Amino acid sequence: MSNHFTRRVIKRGELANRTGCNLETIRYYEKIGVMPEPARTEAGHRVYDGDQERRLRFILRARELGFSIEELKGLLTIVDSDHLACGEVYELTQAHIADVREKITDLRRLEKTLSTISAKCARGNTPECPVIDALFA
Amino acid sequence: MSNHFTRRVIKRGELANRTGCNLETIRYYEKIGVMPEPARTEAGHRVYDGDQERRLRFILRARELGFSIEELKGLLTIVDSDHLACGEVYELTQAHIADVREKITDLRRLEKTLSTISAKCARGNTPECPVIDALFA
DNA sequence: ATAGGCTCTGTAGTAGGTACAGGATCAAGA
DNA sequence: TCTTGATCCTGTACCTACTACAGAGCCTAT
Repeated sequence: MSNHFTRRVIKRGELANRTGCNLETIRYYEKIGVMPEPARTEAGHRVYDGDQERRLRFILRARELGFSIEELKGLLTIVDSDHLACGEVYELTQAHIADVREKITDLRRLEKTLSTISAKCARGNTPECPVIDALFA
Repeated sequence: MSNHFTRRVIKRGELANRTGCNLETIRYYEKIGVMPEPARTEAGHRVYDGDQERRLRFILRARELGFSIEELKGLLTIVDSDHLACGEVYELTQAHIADVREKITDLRRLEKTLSTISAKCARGNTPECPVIDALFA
């Protein structure tokens, strides 16, 4: 280990443990360019600092909130630029909210269809099945 | 073309057109075993009859309703057995409805979070951005 | 006969990861 | 100091559910 002035760094396994991210996913995020290439030890082991841990948490949170990788890249571009363009982030978020609302609408319609079909079921072992019939219709 | 007694058959392209299914997807469904291997012309071209068209429509509808391929296989097993076990189909459908409801709940929570965050936005080009901040939190 | 449309096959690509094989390296105990 | 087991490295294959393409063969109308 280098000297007293070295910042505290962690390796991939610890980063994974601390963030709850899968070990391999970290490498994947590096590959697709959302995580920067980290420093390496002499033996080639990746080392991460606090900034990189914060960035990974940001990524994980954005993914949790359903932002696609492409949308996430948009957010990261803004984050990485020195002046934060709040307007752009707002647009991106609104677009994402619209997506989510559309999905909810679709799923509600689906749920209704399934419930309607299912409600007709006699639940016996009769040869007629309204679910199957509905699927054949 | 064979004789007068040959049932009306269509080729892959027409089946795709009639059902709205992608051409390649038909071959894919054959590969994964949800569509049967069709008859072939002497030159090796696939030919489909009415039963097979109905089966494909069934598959497409089940997929539209959000059944996974695995769930679909379950449905098809029941369809293929001579006596339709209505109870089993009911169970499968209920489980699927539960899934859909869970997804809706998740998305609603997500939408709320995003809206709350987004509502704090001043929409200016200020350096502080509540969306970014929330993601970093 | 030939043009252009269809079909065939196998394979690669998509999103967003996850898993594994076969090595190298590190840290801690005997 | 040696050894053992955990961790790390790389590349690649796998997952779902398709979709797209290349290069070949076939089919039909003119």
